[in-house]
Amino acid sequence: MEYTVQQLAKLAGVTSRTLRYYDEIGLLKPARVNASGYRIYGPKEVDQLQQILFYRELGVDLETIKQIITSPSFDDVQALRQHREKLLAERRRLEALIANVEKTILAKEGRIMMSDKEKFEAFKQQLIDENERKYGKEIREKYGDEQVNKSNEKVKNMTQAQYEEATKLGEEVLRVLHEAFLTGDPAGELAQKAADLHRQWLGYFWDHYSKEAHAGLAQMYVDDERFKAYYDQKQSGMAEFLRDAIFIYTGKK
Amino acid sequence: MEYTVQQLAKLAGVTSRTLRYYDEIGLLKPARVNASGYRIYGPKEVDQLQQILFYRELGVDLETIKQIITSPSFDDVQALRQHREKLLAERRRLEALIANVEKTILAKEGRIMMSDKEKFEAFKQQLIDENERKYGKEIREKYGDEQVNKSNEKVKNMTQAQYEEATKLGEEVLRVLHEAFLTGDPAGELAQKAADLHRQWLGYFWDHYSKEAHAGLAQMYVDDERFKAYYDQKQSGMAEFLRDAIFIYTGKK
DNA sequence: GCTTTACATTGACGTTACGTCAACGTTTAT
DNA sequence: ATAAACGTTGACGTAACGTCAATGTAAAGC
Repeated sequence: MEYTVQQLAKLAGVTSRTLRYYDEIGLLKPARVNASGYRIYGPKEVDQLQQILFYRELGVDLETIKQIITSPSFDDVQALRQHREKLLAERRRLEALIANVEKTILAKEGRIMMSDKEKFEAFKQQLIDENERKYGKEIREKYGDEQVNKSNEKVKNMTQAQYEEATKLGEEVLRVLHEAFLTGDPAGELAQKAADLHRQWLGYFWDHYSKEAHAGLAQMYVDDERFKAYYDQKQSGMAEFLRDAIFIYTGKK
Repeated sequence: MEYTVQQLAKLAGVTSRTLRYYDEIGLLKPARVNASGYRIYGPKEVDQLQQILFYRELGVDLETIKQIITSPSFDDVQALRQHREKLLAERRRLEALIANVEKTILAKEGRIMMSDKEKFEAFKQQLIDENERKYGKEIREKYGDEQVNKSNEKVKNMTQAQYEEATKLGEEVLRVLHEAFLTGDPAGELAQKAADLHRQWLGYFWDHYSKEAHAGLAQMYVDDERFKAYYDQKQSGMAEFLRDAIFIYTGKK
């Protein structure tokens, strides 16, 4: 079949200007021009335009498309397979966006909590990998994927009200811990109260409680600088004091 | 939380230039600027940027986005629901593209046939509706949706080789029919051979054969100008002659 | 305290992929 | 024969930033 500009444009769902532009930049030249200068496109050009539109759909700029399809090593079937892969990836990206918008709706309704980071997660999946490499990997290696995932999941699904409660309780832990620290006795009443509050506070993040895990976490507070820095912020030695109190509270070690 | 340009940019996966541009066009102004002229963004701006990116993702231009989100009647939750709908539609479009690329691969491998129109179908779903109104409706009304759909489906799934066979057989039908026409006898040997070839030819388009349908089609060849024009191309009266021969062949009417 | 490095600012010009005229010739339909 | 529809080549306009340049500010290391 042969087509004039407008016929092909209509067929492909583009404007004739687009075809003229593609001719201009040498991306898609007509099979021939007739006596009066009209552009005439043949079956080869039809297929090529289809390829171009696939690439365009994937956000590839025209200059790159040109280089790709004019390359001597260009294999159209292989290119189509790659298109397929890319489209599947694009669909996954869309799924993420859909999940994100649904989550945002729930958050706006106050039914769950959403961190600033989560708000943009779906928009930049490629950056997520980088962040995962930067921050996610080490902590996961140290304390296990499952624990971190579960904890994150639980936080994600907390309501705004629950999150505020947890935050308040967390502050109370710090306050009582500070008071207890002044007594110097991790087995004393105040220190044990702090340990108990800490257990309650954990309830907001862990789906089930065990003394072993609680004691393990207490040790982690001392070993990991990030946690240590948090608990030592008012007074150095607080992380160790909390650990000792929790060890006594749980009867471990 | 408060963010500087680069911090927010990193969070949202955009460049700082983008944020400066959004400030410039009044789409997203920072919460405040500090003493040294730095842009500082607060939680409200974070959420607004998220909304903006959702709209941008859907291909809405920034001027329109501005009008939408600054409108007094703007309801963010409702907007999010609309985003969701649009994204679902976008996913359907992607599904169509994926189906299209898979089909194109099969066609390139010579396993099925693909019309030029089909090659671009997925790229322009909105135009398809229009085409359907223009050409699809009338013929469907006349001969029934199902018949047309089934026939189209079968043609779509034909291999290149099958398509060529069908075309060749179609030409033979015309040739024998022309010879038979010269005898003037629709009940004669040649005319009946033409009717039989026509039945075989139909096998390429219909998924099952019936004498009634065959006779009905023969009548349609006379009634519909498009078919009549095709069979009358060599000699006028051919469509009627074929109908008569098929009526005798099928023993109908 | 000094310096390096990273990050901030405001212009201002460049780029991509066309849209949108204008001015003019060609083909098709009536 | 004439209008309507379609073709041509300029040429300028545009949206959404990218990419310098020139310059001021904050944080970190020594």
